[in-house]
Amino acid sequence: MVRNRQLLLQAATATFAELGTEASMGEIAHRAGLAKGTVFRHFASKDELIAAIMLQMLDRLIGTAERLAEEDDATAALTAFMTGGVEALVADRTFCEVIGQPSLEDSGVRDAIGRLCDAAETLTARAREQGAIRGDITGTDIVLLLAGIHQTAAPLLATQPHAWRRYLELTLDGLRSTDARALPHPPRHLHLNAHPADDELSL
Amino acid sequence: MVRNRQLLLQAATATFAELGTEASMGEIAHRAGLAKGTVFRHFASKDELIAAIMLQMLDRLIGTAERLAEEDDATAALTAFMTGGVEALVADRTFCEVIGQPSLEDSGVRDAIGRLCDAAETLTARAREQGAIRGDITGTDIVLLLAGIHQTAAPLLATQPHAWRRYLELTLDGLRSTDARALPHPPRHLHLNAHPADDELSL
Amino acid sequence: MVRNRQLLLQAATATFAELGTEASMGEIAHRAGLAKGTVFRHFASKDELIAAIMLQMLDRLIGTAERLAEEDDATAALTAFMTGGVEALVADRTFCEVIGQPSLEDSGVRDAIGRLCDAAETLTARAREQGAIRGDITGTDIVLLLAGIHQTAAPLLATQPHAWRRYLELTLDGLRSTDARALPHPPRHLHLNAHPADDELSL
Amino acid sequence: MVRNRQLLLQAATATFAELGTEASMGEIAHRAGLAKGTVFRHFASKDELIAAIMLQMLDRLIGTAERLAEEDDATAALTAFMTGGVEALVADRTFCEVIGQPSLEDSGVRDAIGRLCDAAETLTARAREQGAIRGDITGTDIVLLLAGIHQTAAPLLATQPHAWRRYLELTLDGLRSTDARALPHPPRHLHLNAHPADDELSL
DNA sequence: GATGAATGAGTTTTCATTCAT
DNA sequence: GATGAATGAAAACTCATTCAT
Repeated sequence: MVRNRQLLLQAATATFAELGTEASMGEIAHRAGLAKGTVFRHFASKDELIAAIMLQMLDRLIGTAERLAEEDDATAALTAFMTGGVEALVADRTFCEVIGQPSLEDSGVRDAIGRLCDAAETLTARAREQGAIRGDITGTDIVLLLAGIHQTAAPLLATQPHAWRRYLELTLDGLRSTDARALPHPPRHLHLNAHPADDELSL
Repeated sequence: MVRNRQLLLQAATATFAELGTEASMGEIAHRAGLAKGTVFRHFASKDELIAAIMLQMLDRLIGTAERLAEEDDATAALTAFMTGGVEALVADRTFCEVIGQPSLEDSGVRDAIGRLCDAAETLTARAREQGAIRGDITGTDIVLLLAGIHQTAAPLLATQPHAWRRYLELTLDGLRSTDARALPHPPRHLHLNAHPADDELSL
Repeated sequence: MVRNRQLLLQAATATFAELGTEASMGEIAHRAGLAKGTVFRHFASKDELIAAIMLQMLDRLIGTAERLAEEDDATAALTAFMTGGVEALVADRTFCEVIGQPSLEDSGVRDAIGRLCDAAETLTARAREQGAIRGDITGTDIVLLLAGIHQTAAPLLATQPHAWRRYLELTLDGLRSTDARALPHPPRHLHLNAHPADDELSL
Repeated sequence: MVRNRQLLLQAATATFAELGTEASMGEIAHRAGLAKGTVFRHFASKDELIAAIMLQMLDRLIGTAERLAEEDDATAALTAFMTGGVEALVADRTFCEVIGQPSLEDSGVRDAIGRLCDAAETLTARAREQGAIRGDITGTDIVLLLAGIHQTAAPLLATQPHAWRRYLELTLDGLRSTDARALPHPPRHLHLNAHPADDELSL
């Protein structure tokens, strides 16, 4: 049932956000008010459930990016995207936990990350062209920075829930350094945890 | 026996770096070429082993900071500290994983983090006074940024091992934005995972 | 499922009787023809399983006592209670092992022991009033003596399975010594393993 | 060294008395102020150490019995033996724990138990002949009763350390019931935990 | 003789996953 | 479709025992 799928996604999001991905399927089932077997009817494995949650979050971010691409003020749009993005991550630690792991083998998630980078690139390109941010920043950079800003503030969040704003500001100042030296190592397409060495690595 | 302790710390560092802290004690023992029981002879629990690894890394960073505090060029010293710091984290993902978790109850680790922030503050103060970086950056900011920069680059590291340099540069540009608006939410002393609300949170 | 619970209780009773409470949960699962996990589905911990077994035995004894309280012949009733009680213990050494241990922290078991003493007191009071036994014997004495008689005969049981009858007779003779000197140290309410010294101890 | 053997026996006695035979060899070594290896130099296995402790206790009881056999007053001697015996058990729960277990395969201990029964029989015979106790009580009965009395009082000992005296008195009253019916099932020689059925079992 | 580091089998317990109802 | 009982692999941790120093 569609209803149950929603219940499970909500419960799983909340549970993983609170306890990390070590949270048990039983706990999620319990919070959803369903039986364990039902979880597996909807998601064949824990990994698949995690992937679904990730997709949900990614789709939300993609939607935000696409909506903001319609805005007139490119700079404001990019800032709004990053603000909303970090805020979303702060509320859900699953994303960061999962993204660093070598086991991210779900192609749906990988595709969504690609689409998110593309959407972010659209936003970024406009700001870049307006000279609002430096010329060597890509959409992929922006996406990666979301997780980085969150991580920077993470240790403070228990006592200072808004600390992420500080590091977002600092990052934005970096992005606005239009007369700084060009940044090294432009990010290739985001092959998350792909098997290395498909293309050259620039030193 | 000292030898075995070293073997274990190395094996644990490598294993946690590769598999995260969910890696089993058995795997670590295996990689160290020792029996399971031997791990527990050296470290009474998994938490204690993790704390020992963290301490090792923290002590190394503290040492680096203290050594660099002797250097003449404050700006170069701070840059070197951050470069070395991120590089160290890249080689060991345990740090970031542990630092965000609500279970960090080892007082030795907490103390070491405090000392690291202090040492970083010494470095930072000099650069700040020389006007090399903006006036509202603290040592705690610098320490937090190390983990953030690492996290930003983490998804790329498999294919672009030096990607972190890009985000370090970007961050340094942000730190150098001396005429930017003051940053909000200055970090209080880093009470990692402390019970919240001992002091006011600035919005 | 109720079936499996019964199988487990039986298997556990038999296993503990044979090997003592050091017997492993694995062994019990094996004897019940079930998997290890199933034991823990029914009893969340080993202690809980032990408590369940104890309760089972205690409830049986309480039931016997209450049934016998209806009998006309108070002396015969008390004798029958003690005979049945010792016989039950002989078939299950768990009781004696557990009752002496400082880890008996299950309040359900403690309550049941209290109820057993009360039920035994009802039986005892009638025999006492009829002059069939000495006046200074309480229900608690009777309950304690069950375990004592069992222990006395225990070393013989392998070769002389009925040896306990001998010591039951001897004990009954002691109870019938109506003109003997009063016994010292009447047992207070049976606060098993309670923290000492809530009330005075008579020397 | 003889010294160390003594230290170990003392430490083991105290440790087992306090924690039961589940106490670890490491704990015993620690309390003796020695290293674990040294325990195994003196006692090839944990079972052997337990046997040594049992022997120590048994020898002490045998010694007491033999000394009391010299006394003029047979009744007082028997009473003194039982009092001392129960008192010794109260201070050392190892004895009771071990004696009920099917693993008592140490022939030294079995022999000592035989000798203890013999010594107790000497004491008992005199009291029996003087008519101080009933005619159908043997030395083996007396030995078995020591453990039984202790067990009876065991649950009370934490709050009423002298409760055993009550049940010793009660038992003595039983023993003095010279005009009671003869007891059934006279104990054969005490083949502790022997494989059953070497000789007939009387009903 | 004494030491204590190393071993590895064994214990309790958890949890993703399966499947009969 | 939903349930939750059963499964069994795997984890952290313990401890009797061995043996090089």
